Amino acid sequence: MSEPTHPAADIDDVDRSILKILQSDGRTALSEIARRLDMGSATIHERVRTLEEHGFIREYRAVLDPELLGIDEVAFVNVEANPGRFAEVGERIAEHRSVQEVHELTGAADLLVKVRVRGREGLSDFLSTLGEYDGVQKTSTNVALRTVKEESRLDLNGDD
Amino acid sequence: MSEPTHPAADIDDVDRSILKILQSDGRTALSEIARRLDMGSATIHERVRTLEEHGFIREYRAVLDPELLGIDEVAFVNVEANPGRFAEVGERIAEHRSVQEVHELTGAADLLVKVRVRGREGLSDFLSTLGEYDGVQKTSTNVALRTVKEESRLDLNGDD
DNA sequence: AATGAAAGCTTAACGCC
DNA sequence: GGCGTTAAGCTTTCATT
Repeated sequence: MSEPTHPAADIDDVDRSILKILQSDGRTALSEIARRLDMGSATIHERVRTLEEHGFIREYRAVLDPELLGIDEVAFVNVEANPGRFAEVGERIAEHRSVQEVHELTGAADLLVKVRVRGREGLSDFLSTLGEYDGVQKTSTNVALRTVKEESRLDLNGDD
Repeated sequence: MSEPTHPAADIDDVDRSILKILQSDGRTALSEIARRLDMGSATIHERVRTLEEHGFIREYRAVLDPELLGIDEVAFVNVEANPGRFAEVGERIAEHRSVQEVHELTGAADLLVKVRVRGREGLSDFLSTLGEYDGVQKTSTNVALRTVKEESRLDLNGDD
């Protein structure tokens, strides 16, 4: 078995079509997908099961409106971590319930942390908590004035 | 403690329970939600319909694995825009299919752009495209070496 | 708002190709 | 791998409270 350049080679056009449909509407009925792709619904059922099993589909989720729920502030915090404690500090921060993203960046010895909180008060509470974490040396915060786009959809047309 | 003025006050505990369930598994059957909350499934159906209509639930999505699909690089690009053309430039950038997030930040006259691309080649292609956009003055890019957490789930326990 | 009941659809499991 | 069938389960509507 020869390894492909990238694992996406493991899936075919039908799989990609299924993924596109479910990425756009995660509640689409299997029977509806079958209709659109002109295949039997038992076939689609089996394809989707395999895509889930192999991890191409990680989960299904309702996407909620943060502003309507009062979780109205987005901020990006650059965290300078004690060198050598990068991974550990990042994982600790990731456990916090307001933290949506933690990335280890190239360049400076920095973590980039995205948080969503309730108001400026929520942000300042978060920053206090963060400052007390072991291994956190310095933080610098940028608040979003306006979020123009915020989307986790992937572009599946890259290798058409 | 008086009631805050945020719109979350429009929903009750049952709604919040429904949102939590659907945020964790967007394909949960309405009848299953009804069972868990010990209510009729017609009631849950109506509640969910209203939550959708009022915009608390924006959409349903399958969450795909970017690495398995070959979309393996994450980068954050700080874009310095021509002052006064902020909004316009941000919206233009947001249209690009590799762009997942665009935020207008406080402080410097900066946009923060999150992209997901196929390899370093995809990144350099993106940066070339970006550099040619009208109103983009300067960009500076940070590539993620490792993504520790990447999650769009909201913490709904904030006002319990 | 919430409910039970009923009609129509959907899923999931089967055996067959 | 793909398909049709079928039983069980789900969604959606509606009359009732």
